[in-house]
Amino acid sequence: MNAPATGFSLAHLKVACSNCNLRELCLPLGLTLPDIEKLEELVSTRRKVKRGESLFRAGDRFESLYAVRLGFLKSTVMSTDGREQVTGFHMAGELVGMDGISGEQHSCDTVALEDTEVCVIPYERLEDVAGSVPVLRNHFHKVMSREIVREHGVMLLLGSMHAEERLAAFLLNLSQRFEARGYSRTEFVLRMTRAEIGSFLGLKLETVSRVLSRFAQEGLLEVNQKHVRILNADGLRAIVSGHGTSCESGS
Amino acid sequence: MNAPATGFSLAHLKVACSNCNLRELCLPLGLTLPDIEKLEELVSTRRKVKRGESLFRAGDRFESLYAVRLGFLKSTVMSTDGREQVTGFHMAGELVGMDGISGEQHSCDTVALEDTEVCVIPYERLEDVAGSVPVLRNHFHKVMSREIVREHGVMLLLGSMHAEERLAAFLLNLSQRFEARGYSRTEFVLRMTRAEIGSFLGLKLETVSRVLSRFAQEGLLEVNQKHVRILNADGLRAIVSGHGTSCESGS
DNA sequence: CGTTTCGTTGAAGAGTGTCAAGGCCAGTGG
DNA sequence: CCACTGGCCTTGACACTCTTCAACGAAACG
Repeated sequence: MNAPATGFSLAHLKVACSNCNLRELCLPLGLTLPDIEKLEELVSTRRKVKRGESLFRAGDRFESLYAVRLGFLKSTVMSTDGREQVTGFHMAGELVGMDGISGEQHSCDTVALEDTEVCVIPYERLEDVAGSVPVLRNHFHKVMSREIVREHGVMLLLGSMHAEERLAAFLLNLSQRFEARGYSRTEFVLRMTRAEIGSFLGLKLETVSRVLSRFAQEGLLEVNQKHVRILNADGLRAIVSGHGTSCESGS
Repeated sequence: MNAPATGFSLAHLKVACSNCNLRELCLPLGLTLPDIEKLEELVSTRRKVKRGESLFRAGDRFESLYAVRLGFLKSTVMSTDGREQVTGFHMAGELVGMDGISGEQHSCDTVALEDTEVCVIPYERLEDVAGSVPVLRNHFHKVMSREIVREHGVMLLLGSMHAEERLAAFLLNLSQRFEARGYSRTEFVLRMTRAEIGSFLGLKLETVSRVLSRFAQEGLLEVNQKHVRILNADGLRAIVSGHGTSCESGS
């Protein structure tokens, strides 16, 4: 917005991890100054992705990981017969593209749901730096492991929860992630459509809509299109944990 | 079987990765001899886990990864309210325990479904070796990435497939993994119960049983309790890909 | 050989999906 | 500024898949 992107939205800007306000989310604590310098050499470019455009697609040659600076993205996988599944939503401070490491190419699509900016991390260089900076190497492993654990949670959700529980868990998860980034945990905008929420949660968009309406009717939320305000977080938590009515306080 | 396990099923046996017949599954190609020596120093012990016992549990302090030498395991996560979800089944040549890296402790239970033997890989030492052996570091990253991609596939399955499609995909996946290990791809034994299959696939055990019976009735399989013989793999593939009837050949 | 775990099958019911119609909102062009 | 358009969301009625509950049979284990 403030500076026009060059050509194919590749902005060759000087990166300064040391000044980045996402430091706590993105990097390990206790990096020494020389370590940070190696890192800044590694993360040399940024890239802007406009809403609707893709950061990478399944089949693209894998070259880099991406750290989200600002914006919002989704990742999707597609089956041979064309079914699409949203595997995750990504926001500032998160690392995307790790699916590509295993093969020579990406196995999912990652698309910006709003205008987005990422730090480009050339993977070959990351491998090198990981060899010489133990703290960073360990941090990288933790990030990948966290992704595995996150996906375990999604499997639990998809495999054993009802529509209401899935939605409640989803909203609480978003709430928590917004809060961690300094935004309100009770009031936020859903950057994705009902269909995308549904795909992620293994539901149809109509079901998502219905459940949101039901939550609103029960006083748990206020919903106004993409705008959501959580009125009773404990109520949502109760729903996630086995369907306790509202506050587990009586009835 | 051949040698009695010491005390707590901790067998201090000399490990020889260079002779291990799982080399192709477990290790990167092109390791130099000195690299392999470092590796064998790293993987110094084995551990036996009897059927029904757990390799580790959620909450256990994370110390090691494990490479399955022989046997069969399942991993499960549990929600706060007690719902259990099987997140994966593991067989020879696969690496388990990566969930533990992100925190200081494991986040899932991993239990042997038949008598199992694993190579213990102390994680701190792995971190060190990963620093000095680039090929191994890269391989390790690929293994973690592959796990992420695998879970994407499970999410696709859980989020967008019907019971028949899930089961067909599951059987084909098992078939392929058995084949990669030199076993028959058409005839094998299910080491897990119907309930465990159901948990993994987000179905109830009755549904699993019914669908298996239906497959058998349609001539796709022979099922005899845990013993399965695949008669028409293409038929199963057709089911996974959008429900083509048997062979896509007519009706 | 009894006990327990596991698997199969049926009938009824709940939870989502499907189909369809209509409303809301932002962006566009007159 | 207003009408128009298309995408997104909401809501209802109905269909269908899967679950639930229950009974029984088969295999595994001590």
